Amino acid sequence: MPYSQVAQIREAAQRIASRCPQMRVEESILCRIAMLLGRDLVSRLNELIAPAGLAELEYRLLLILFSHGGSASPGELCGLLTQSPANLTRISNLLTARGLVTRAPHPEDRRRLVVSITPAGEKLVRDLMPCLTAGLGALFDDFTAEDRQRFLDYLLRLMRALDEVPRSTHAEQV
Amino acid sequence: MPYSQVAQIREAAQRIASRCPQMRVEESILCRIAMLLGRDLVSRLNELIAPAGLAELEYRLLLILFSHGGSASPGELCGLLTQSPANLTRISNLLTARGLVTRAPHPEDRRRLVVSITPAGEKLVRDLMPCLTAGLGALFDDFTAEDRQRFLDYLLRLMRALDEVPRSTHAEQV
DNA sequence: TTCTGATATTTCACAGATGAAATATTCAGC
DNA sequence: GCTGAATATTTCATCTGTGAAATATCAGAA
Repeated sequence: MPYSQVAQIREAAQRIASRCPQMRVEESILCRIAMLLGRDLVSRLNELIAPAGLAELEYRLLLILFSHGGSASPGELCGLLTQSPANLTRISNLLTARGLVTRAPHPEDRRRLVVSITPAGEKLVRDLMPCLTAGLGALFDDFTAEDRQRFLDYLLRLMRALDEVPRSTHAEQV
Repeated sequence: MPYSQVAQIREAAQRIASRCPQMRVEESILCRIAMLLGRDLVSRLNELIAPAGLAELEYRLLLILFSHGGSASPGELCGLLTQSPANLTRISNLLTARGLVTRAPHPEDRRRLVVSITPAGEKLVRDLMPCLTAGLGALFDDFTAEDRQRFLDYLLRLMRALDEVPRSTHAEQV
């Protein structure tokens, strides 16, 4: 019932704005709904892969290996998944225990490891693909090619803004 | 550095698609970036309120009370914050300990409580408002009114789709 | 070579969040 | 009124995620 939250968000924003006139109502609503949508999309992904016994990060780790020549070091995976090294250790332990990835020492740098997807892991990724295409891709069924392009443009503008704005905020504090 | 992830997402999607032709590349990219944006927006919110010693849910609980006549029961707050009752107990403990909210028995139903924002809590919400307006509202500075309207429309379409699609997926499994 | 500093991974202690059991209260039907 | 089902909140066990310390290795300067 994600959509049912939208009315509440709008109403709350209006009530807050009536007491804090400086608030930017439309932007606040957009921001809050974008947060909510992100959370709900991740939840949907989790629901779709739960039958396979995977959680989001476990699946994405497999997917990265799958799209990455089959292996990567934990450090690289930290960057690609934006997760802490500690959490990456935990996740690869889980996947290793299930036989979906293996860990081996890096041939040239003994500090590092090489995490590799196994045939079973690759099969799992391939098996889940139709389910995800159906379950997530279908959300965009009423988007035209132009809609997709515009929506992507908005998302990217906000991502860039997130890169830019913090500096200006910091600058004010100096 | 949120935006730097975008190139990786695009490349990974292309490589996956080359091995799984049924994949819907554009939709996958949109979906992944929308998840990422949601996460990054929440992170930004957390950074902005961290100086006040608050985390996202603590702030949003205060904001809901602020926009809601000053008080609500834990059960209502669970719904509005989409959080478990257990977590709501934890959060109100924290806020109560800091004197930002109070908890009192409900006058008519002794199972319930009434969580109320204190003057200190209200002051904190008001004090944070300019900072949030600047830090989050500014992300939309290059959006025209028409952009905001279109973007909202896309977000709402996806929220509605999240309500619709799961039923169809379930239906297939039956 | 050897020392120093940087890098990679794991371990540990702890914060954040959840589901399920426990507790207390209300409400409906008899 | 009583009994049993439903509701509201807290407690408890557990899972997920993080920062910081510990460990091991590498790379460069003297």
